[in-house]
Amino acid sequence: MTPPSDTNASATEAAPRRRRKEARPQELMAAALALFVEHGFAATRLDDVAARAGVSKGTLYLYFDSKEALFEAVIREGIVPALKEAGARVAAYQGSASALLEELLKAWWALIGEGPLGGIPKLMISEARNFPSVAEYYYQNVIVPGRRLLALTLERGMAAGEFRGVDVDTAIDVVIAPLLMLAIWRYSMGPCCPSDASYDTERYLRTHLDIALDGLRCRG
Amino acid sequence: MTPPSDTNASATEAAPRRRRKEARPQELMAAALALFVEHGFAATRLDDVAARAGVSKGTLYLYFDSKEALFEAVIREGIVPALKEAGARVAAYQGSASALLEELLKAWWALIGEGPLGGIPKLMISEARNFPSVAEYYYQNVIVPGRRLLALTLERGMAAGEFRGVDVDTAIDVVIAPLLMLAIWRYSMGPCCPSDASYDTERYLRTHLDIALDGLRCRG
Amino acid sequence: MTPPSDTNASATEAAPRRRRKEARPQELMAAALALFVEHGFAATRLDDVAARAGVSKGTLYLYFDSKEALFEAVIREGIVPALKEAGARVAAYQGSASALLEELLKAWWALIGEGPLGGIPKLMISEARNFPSVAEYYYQNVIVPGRRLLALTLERGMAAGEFRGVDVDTAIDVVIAPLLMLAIWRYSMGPCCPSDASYDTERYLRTHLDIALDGLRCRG
Amino acid sequence: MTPPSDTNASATEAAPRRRRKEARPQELMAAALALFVEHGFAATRLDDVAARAGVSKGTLYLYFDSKEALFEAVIREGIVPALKEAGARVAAYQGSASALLEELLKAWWALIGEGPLGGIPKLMISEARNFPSVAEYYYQNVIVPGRRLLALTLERGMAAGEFRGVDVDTAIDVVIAPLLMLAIWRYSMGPCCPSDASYDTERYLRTHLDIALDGLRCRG
DNA sequence: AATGAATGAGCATTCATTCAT
DNA sequence: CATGAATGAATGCTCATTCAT
Repeated sequence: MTPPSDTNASATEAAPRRRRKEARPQELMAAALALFVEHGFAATRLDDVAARAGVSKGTLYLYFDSKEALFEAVIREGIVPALKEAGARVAAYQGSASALLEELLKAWWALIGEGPLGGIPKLMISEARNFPSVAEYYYQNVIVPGRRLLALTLERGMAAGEFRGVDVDTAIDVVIAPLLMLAIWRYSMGPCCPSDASYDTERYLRTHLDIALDGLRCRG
Repeated sequence: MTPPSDTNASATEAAPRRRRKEARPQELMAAALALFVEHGFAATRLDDVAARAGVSKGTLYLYFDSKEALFEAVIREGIVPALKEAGARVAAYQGSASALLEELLKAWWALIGEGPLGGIPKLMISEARNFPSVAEYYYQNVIVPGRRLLALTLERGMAAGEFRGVDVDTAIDVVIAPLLMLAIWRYSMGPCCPSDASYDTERYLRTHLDIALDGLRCRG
Repeated sequence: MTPPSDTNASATEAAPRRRRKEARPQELMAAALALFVEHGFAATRLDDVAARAGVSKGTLYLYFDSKEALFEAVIREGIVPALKEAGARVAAYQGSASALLEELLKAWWALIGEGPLGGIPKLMISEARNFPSVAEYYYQNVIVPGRRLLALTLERGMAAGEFRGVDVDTAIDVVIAPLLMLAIWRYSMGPCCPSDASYDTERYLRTHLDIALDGLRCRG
Repeated sequence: MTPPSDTNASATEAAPRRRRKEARPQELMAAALALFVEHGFAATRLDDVAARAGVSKGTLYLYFDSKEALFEAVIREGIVPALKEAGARVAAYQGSASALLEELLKAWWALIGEGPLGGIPKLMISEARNFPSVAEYYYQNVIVPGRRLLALTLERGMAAGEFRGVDVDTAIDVVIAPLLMLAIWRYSMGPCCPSDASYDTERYLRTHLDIALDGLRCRG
């Protein structure tokens, strides 16, 4: 599991016996994320988290003070880094607002929707009331910035006469809610239902954008 | 809550027991729904459910075999009755597909979104993986019929040249996802976030329909 | 459930509505005995006792103060009456000690071993430590008198030169233990084991007496 | 209970945890046996079992899946090992059948009757109906083999003309029932009754054998 | 007298957390 | 660092007992 010979890397880490101790917290958080998303916070056993990360239960407490601290770390470390990347794009972007919007939603899907982070919205929705402070953090650091990106894009389009004038907050929902629901579905009902195995995300995204952009387009 | 006029009222009023047994199951399910939605299934104590329904913990077991049975009852009894009503409307409706769609979404919001049943989508999303059989039931008896209503409406509109031809399943998501997210929000992040107290559901619905219907409209 | 019209019976019992209230305690004790013997005191539910007696659980408390009081009644009322009968026989008996002994054991088996009272030894053995006062009562009023009957018989036989001189207490065990074990077996292991369906109690009793009396006989 | 000579004893001695985990299951089963025998299965609290074994209630579940599993272990682990030993003796024995029978009964008493295992017959009798599968196991693995040993002995004696011909199954009961009752008594009525403190097991055994062997002896 | 809905103390079981090794 | 045995508070569930009807 460890890359065998990082030729000169051994200078920095002298002890070859302790295996990737550096990576432990990440492995634990990944395991916790998967199980929290699948079963919810309360129904997830730390035994299972530790087992999934390949360590013993006691080890978990070397890195996290409590189950709740682990939950907070999962949320904080999980999503914020992913968001920074997207921010840069909007500022630098040169094309039409429509194209940028499409770009943003596709990026969101690629970065979040499809990967393991896609479970975070479901998790946050499920547990917000049990962890108000985490919810507030998530709101301020994920939802608000995320919506701001979309708001800027929409406003740019309106200013350019590309989009017609509508309530921006609602419009944001119209474009993002279907994607959110899709991500949530993947981690909730999806695995329990007779899968329309034929599901084609690519096509779904295109159709959704088709309708939404058409609904926003400014005519005449 | 006590029968209004106990002619001579007996002063003491100390009759805390032996009340409307008929209503018990409903009271218990209402209490359970509220707490399951707020905290999730695993994190909800039956003590609290019983207390909220104004009975003792043991009483709960006179009506439900187990915590899980209570959960199932909450889902089954909660949503199916509400769905039947909506079904009749579509068949009987005479106006344009747009108007029917608007009618349906407003009815959904009035019947489900706003009332206590509005928490069920959040609950079902949170617990689906822990109760696959209930999830399947919910899918077959709520989601499938609900989507069918919308599908019929959209197809009627397309046949009449009112809507343009798009993938129906995706279009359903586009119109329903924002409302679902709104309902979910009310029972998850909503209470934890600095409320834009100014929130106007009426206006939200209108704007959403405006964009979505415009995006579906058939032009020339 | 009430016999409709016992035409002339109403003379003796004025209230036709209250059904055999006289017999209630006995019915309840019989039901309790059967279930206590089968499952033990702690594992027996009063619901089941009441159901078996055909009344509601509350009714039980009209006749017995508590589960423990019911247990005491089951023991006290159950066995003592049966013992009085046997006492008379020995005093009146005229034949040989061997014949009397045989008579006693057969009477014991007929009165106790075979009928529903046969479970009492098993029950008393199982619960003695949990109900020391009942155990003491049972010892003084059942075991001591019972053994005294056997002791008198054996001593009569020794005095007459019919039996050889042995320790009377031990000899009592030798003659009674196999019968006791047989009764106990019927209410414990018996129903769980591949039954030697061919079991012939009659023959068992004869063989046992054959060996025991032969072992006690005085020779030369 | 603590190992006698901890050479330097470390003064503080404050190590109540992390002790011989190897011995735990045995300690727990011994504690459970004692309490199950005393109070019965249902009336025994796992708290008390754990306390008697010097551990907390949770620890019990590290070694046994449930209260019922503990019960099964108590029966299975308790008696079978003790039975193997006795089996060897009969095969190897060289003397008369009478002497072997005496030897067997004395061995039974020494191995089982007197020690803590002596409570198992009472326990099994009390709980057989509640645990039919355990009862069947006990029957097949304890009672059947045990009786077979006695049957072989009796048949050997008959073949040698030492015993007269009687029904073997009944004869087995005649010789074993008094001992069984004695063992049962020790764990049931015994502690509740005014003890004939003078009780002499040695003498009891001798008298019993005296009568029983005399009853089986073949004359002329 | 009889009922059965309601109660609440009691117990089996689970699991986050600790700590000696 | 890492372990996993041990803990004990928490919680689902049961059932003897009560009491309004």
